[in-house]
Amino acid sequence: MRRVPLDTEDASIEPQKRAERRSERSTGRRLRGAIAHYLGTAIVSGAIRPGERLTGEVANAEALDVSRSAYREAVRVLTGKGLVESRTKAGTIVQPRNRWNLLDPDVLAWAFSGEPDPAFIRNLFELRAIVEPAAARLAAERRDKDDIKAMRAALANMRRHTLATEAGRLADRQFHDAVLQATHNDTLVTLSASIGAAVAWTTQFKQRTRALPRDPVPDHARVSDAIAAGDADAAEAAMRALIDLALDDTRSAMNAAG
Amino acid sequence: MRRVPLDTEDASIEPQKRAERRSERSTGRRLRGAIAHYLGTAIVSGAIRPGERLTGEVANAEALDVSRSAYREAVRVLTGKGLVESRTKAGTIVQPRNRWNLLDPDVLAWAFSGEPDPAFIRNLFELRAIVEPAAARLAAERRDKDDIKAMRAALANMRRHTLATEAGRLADRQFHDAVLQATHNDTLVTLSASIGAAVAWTTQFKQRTRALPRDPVPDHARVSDAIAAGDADAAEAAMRALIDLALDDTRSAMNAAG
DNA sequence: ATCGCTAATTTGCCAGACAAGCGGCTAGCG
DNA sequence: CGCTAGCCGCTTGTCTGGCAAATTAGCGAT
Repeated sequence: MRRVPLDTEDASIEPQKRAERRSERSTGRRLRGAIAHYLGTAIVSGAIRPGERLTGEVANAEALDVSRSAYREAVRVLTGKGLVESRTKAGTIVQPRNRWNLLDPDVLAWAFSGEPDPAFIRNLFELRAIVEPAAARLAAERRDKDDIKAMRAALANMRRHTLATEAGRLADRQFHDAVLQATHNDTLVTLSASIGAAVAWTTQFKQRTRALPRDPVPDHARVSDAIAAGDADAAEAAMRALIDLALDDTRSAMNAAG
Repeated sequence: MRRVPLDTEDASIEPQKRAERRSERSTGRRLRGAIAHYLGTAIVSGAIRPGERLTGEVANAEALDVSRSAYREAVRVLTGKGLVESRTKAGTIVQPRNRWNLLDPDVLAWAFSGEPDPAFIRNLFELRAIVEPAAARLAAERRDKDDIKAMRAALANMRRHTLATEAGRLADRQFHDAVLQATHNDTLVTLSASIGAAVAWTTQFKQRTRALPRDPVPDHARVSDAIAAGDADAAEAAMRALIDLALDDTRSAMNAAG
């Protein structure tokens, strides 16, 4: 059984000892996380198709040079995201795509690690276009002082940094987070984690092809002001406009790329 | 160390020959599932508060009379749902509520196993009121023959059974599933699993207090017809009306209960 | 052809051990 | 006296090896 290195680089050195491979693993990342990442990207990228069966635990664990328990815990993580399902005798099989939890931050990250499907990005924006304007309306009706403060802080950070920097993308994400949070609806806040990840990945994708032509701050400021003023209609409209513009940017970036 | 039975009576499975194992659990359900269920309900119900630490793996595994590996895999499941986080030396601590994945079907089930929070139910309906009308609009624009067939089949099942039966609730769920599916947007389909679970639990909650006073079939039929006809405006309006009515029923059921 | 039984294969679970990471304590130093 | 660096011990992380359970596939009898 061939051995597969779990960390990205290193194709030159023959893997002799586990200690060596462990040193290449970034410090905070647990081994099972690396395994889950490896298998997850393989599945999401299509290298392993739905319906296919992963080779047995013993064989696969040995191929990755990890213990069976670590491998099993990694598979358990994937099971929780709906990517695979394990049954005795049948083995662990890759689930059909409609069972995947596409809104899970990890799955999103794996999906964007390769060349993301344009249709998938369009779908993500469609979801944002449904949820975020409605959330902005609710936020305008329910926001309190802390919510406004959080929005303003995120906006200030967006002004300070640009979207080309990691800090800028984080601020963008914080802004959308703050809006969702201001709805005071726990289920929407849960969606915030997914939508936030989608925002980050799509903006990064935009940056990949060319510099962003439009300053995003005014659009965000309009949303913020409308919510702070308690104007539900204006908040919804401003958020809708913001997402439309972001979609335009992303779409043209995709066209420019290919 | 006291031992806690893990049994989760399902009451629907025929009493098979049970191997005299330590802790009886219904067939098909894996041990780690029972552990995750036990810990999950304890956390979601508030018996273990956010910030608190679970007793160590060794102690807890022994208390439940399971091996440490099975216990660890259960904890890994909870980690995937955002309920806990494990760090060496610090132990596994319960995450704050806004980190929980409240849309996960299991988490929803655990939340509804006790007395569900009325505010939580209101939030779920708010989410449905945002997503499903918009989805109905998209469905009306994009549905194909198979989508219409699936909707009609679910509707027929709703007519055959009542919402008081398990089959009826399943049909209801299939209907909403079919609508989301007809959008041909993968991310919305992902939400379908969560929303479907929410629909099932809230309808069951309605039934708990009194018989449903209103026949839900005409409302659903209006949605189905509008989508089949390709009338986006009518589909959106019909779905909005449906959810409003369902919310009314649930609200009055909650008022009657307490 | 159908049913029931057996065997084989794969995951599920168990037991014990050691490694790694990390929080806190303590001793040494300025 | 305050502060920092290093040690200690606690908790999770991983490894090893083995056995049990479940379920599919094949086979044989009816």
